[in-house]
Amino acid sequence: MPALSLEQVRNLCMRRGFVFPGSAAYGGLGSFWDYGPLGVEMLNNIKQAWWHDAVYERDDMEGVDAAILMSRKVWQHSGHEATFSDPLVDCKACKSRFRADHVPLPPIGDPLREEVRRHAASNGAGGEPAVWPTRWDGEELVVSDETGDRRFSEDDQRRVGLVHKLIPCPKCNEFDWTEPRNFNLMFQSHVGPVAAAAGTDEEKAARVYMRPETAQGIFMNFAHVQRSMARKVPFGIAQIGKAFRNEITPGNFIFRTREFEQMEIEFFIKPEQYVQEGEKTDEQWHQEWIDRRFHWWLKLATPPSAGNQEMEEIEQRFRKRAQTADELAHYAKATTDIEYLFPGSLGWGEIEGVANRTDFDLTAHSKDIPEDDLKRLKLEDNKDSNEKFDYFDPDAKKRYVPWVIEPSAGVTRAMLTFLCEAYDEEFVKEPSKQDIDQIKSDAAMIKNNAEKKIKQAEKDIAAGKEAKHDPVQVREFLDKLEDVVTRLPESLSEVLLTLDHPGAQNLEPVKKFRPPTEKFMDEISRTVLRLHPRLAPIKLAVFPLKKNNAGLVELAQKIQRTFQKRFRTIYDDSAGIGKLYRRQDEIGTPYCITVDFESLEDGTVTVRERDTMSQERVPVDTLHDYLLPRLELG
RNA sequence: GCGGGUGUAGCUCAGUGGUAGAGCAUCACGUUGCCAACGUGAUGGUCGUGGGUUCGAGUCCCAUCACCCGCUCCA
Repeated sequence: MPALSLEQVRNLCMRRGFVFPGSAAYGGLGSFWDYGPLGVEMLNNIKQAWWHDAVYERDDMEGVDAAILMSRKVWQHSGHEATFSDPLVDCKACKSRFRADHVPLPPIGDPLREEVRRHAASNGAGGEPAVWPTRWDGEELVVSDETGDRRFSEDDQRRVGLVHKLIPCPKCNEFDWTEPRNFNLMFQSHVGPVAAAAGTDEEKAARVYMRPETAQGIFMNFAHVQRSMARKVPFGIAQIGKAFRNEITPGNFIFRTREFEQMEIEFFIKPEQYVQEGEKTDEQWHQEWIDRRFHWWLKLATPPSAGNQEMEEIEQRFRKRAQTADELAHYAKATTDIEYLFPGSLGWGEIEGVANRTDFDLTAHSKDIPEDDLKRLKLEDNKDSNEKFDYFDPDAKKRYVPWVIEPSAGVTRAMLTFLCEAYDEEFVKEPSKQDIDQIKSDAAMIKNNAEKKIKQAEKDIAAGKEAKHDPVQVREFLDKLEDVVTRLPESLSEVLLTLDHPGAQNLEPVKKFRPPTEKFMDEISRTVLRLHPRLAPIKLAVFPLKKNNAGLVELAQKIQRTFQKRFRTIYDDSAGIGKLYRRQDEIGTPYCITVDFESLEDGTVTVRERDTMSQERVPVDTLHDYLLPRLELG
């Protein structure tokens, strides 16, 4: 069973060297994370597996590694400077937060709506709200400026209406809004020494953005790659690299961070109007990449030990979801997300987007954009570019700007996905009936006590006093506990988790119950990461059965050294054999080798498999052939 | 940014104004022949940070930072 809460995965990551909080010595820095010895191995393994699938195994793909910092003009023409931002307002009354451009206007016919319109019209430029950029949408949006030349689109009305507090909060119907604030999600810096104040020409000329996506670096290199590698469309370019977004709300561990790593492909194809009989359309290419990428996720989420039933269960935690029209980014014709069912409150989360970006980007970066393309793509003419990103198709004898299919995934988010899926707490000993009864009676005690606390809290609240407990939360906790207890012993793994419920806080019997239960759970269970061997940070661990026997130690170290030339290995003799196995289980090491006294006589060792804990005697000189196919490297 | 919660040893946590604790982990010695063994001892904390109240603060107050949950977001 995969992780039940993100907390479990987080815990394991920090304890065992996958992920550490960034800048920890100085109290940390909002949602930046460092990757430890095992984390960096796993990230590398993910990237390698992706690169292998995206580049090596295809004959229509190339790779690049573009600079993180690019000309500001790249981001102006890609649309990111203007639209890669979210205008937000808060309702001060009910504390709800909305995207300013998503707040519904009062319905047509509502007098309020007329008032909004009147206000917008009469105020003119003078009453213009502190202008905050909203989502430009080609002809639909009207630019407000000093000339007063504008039309009042829905968005303008909304903008004015919000600032003048003429639109009610859709939740509580109050008119108490904060100033809409616009967050551009790009980090800024400057190239060279700049002393000029923000907003001046000098400052703007030196300004650069940390790239919010690696994609633009690929577009910049489309023509280079096409010419230098003599490629014909269709072909694609892959890139792995860091990207930066000043997210308003990062969080959920490494799910959303402000610095992250992307694995992106831009696959260049014929525009739809030139596709001939028997050739793949943009929609077919799109679907092909969706399926290929989906398969990649499933393959690496499934350990070789999985049976049919496990495979079915894993499949149910992955899905494809086509984005609706209003979700689409400014550049996309269609996007299908691949989503994973993360544990706990996170739920379904996007792990990859496969977008049909048409010729939006390449056209936007081209000089002298034809009139009809400007209109169709809602672009501004590009006088800044030196390049025309078109391509002469020798077969079709046509010159065109290729369309592009973009599969785009996050490396760090992939790591979280695979960790959540691989995480398992498994019982290795049957819990006795006494143990179960003990838990049941403890739970009854907790319930008894909590009922009293609820009554007390309700009394306090009725008397207008501050209550020590939130009766609703405590009740919620009790319901959860009750549910878990009635399903014992199947639900054993959920017992401790239940105690993390906010309603369980400050309940005396809960505090007493936790330590012995934790100890008991430790005794009867093991934590194991059922990672695909390709993703496992450590591929092999070698132990001597006894560390105070020189012969065993020597042979074990010799075996370890043989394999460390091929992949990441570990030698360990710092504990009893059972504990050594458990340690490796917890970090997902697929195979352990134990050297015992028999090994010294007949040259065989015990190979122990992670998922099944099964053991096999294997001659030392055939270990290589035994392990390599099972590790599925390459 | 807003609301709620949390912050004590490497980890999990106890400690409700009066001498900073437990289990696990780590290290040393002894013991230990395949799935989280045991004994003895040791190391380790200016209680997130900065102010304040008090004879005295881990505990009360204020500020601040980080993390968690929700709003939000989308790789």
